[in-house]
Amino acid sequence: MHGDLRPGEALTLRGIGKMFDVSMTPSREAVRRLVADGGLILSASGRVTTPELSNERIEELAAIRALIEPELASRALPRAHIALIERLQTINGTIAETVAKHDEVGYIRANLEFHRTLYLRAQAPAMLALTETVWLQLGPTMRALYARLNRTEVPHNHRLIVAALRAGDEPGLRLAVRSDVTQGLRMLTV
Amino acid sequence: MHGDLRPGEALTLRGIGKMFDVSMTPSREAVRRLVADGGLILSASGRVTTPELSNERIEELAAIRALIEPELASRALPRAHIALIERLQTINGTIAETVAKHDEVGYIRANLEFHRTLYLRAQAPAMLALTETVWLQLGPTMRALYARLNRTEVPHNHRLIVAALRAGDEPGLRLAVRSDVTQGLRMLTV
DNA sequence: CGGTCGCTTTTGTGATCACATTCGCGTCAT
DNA sequence: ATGACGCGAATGTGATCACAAAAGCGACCG
Repeated sequence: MHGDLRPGEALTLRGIGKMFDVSMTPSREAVRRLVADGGLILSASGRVTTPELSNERIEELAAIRALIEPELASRALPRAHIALIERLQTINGTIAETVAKHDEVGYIRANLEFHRTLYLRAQAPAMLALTETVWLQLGPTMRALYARLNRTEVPHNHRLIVAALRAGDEPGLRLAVRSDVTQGLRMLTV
Repeated sequence: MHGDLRPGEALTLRGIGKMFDVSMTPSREAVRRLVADGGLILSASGRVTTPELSNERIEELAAIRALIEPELASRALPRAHIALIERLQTINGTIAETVAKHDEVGYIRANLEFHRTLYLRAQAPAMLALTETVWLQLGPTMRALYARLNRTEVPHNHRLIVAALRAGDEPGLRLAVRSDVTQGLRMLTV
């Protein structure tokens, strides 16, 4: 989910087991779970790799994000008190640091934490879980995107989101979230 | 997904293995996959049961369906030629038979097949997959619903959906799908 | 009669093994 | 130089086992 793995990277059960000092059995269960959620691809021969998404698939996943995440933000809005907004700003600060350090994985992690922090307030665990499976599918691809993007600052839309939360501006919030979600991924489909 | 299991029904790895004449290993993998998708619940002690959904959870899952399925229908609309519409009507006929026979599991199966047949035309596999995980979570609960409902005919909304497809009426289609999805589940939250 | 304690059975976990398949790579022939 | 062939290493699969935890159940006590 955080882009630790590149698209198309291969994994082996024994290799994962060694990584975490366990046998093949727990590795298999973890892999099967990730495969079920689309976070890993199981080839016909049983080999496991991270997904290499086609442009159509990326657009589709972006469309799903654009559908669900504004809804989550909208549900979180009435419950977003000042402490939450300040926390979001702190995360934006962390994002700025990762940008300065060219830390791609850290950037993705902080970016998703920004969204998750907001959506947790929506009190919609199933919706959030679905969204996270989409993030999971996009993880390796996002890394490829942000590596080639070379940001210089915190995404503008994150500031718009915070501003809309402060103002209690529901349509503005939906729009800002939708833009934030769509924009980065649009750049990927080359 | 089809309501073969009641809400809260317990399963054991060895039991599943015997059912399909395999050892515990494949049972575990299948269970882990279903747990990952929310189709089964893993208790703290590792025991596995079907989910007993709270009213809030049911409403949330209904909201997700109401969000995604109209979108799928809308995307399928331009590609819905006459053969597809006739197939949908055939499925409605099957639904009528299951209603007459008070075959609850058959009803759920045919109902979902109606939706899946339409959505397959949307050319949006990720969106369809997400929707099916929602169906999976609702499976056992749906059975409880339709058992208590005692339908007498094919849902009105299914006919509205077919009519909207024929007319190329996109707003009408979205509305009919949304109603079909919401209506049944609203009845569950008592 | 009801509740609590303790034992037996059931169950999930993680490790290991044998086996079939597949992959990777070097060799050889054209 | 290029392609196909073949062999050895690596990999996934399913079964089985030992173990610890939990659940079910009965007996015993108040």
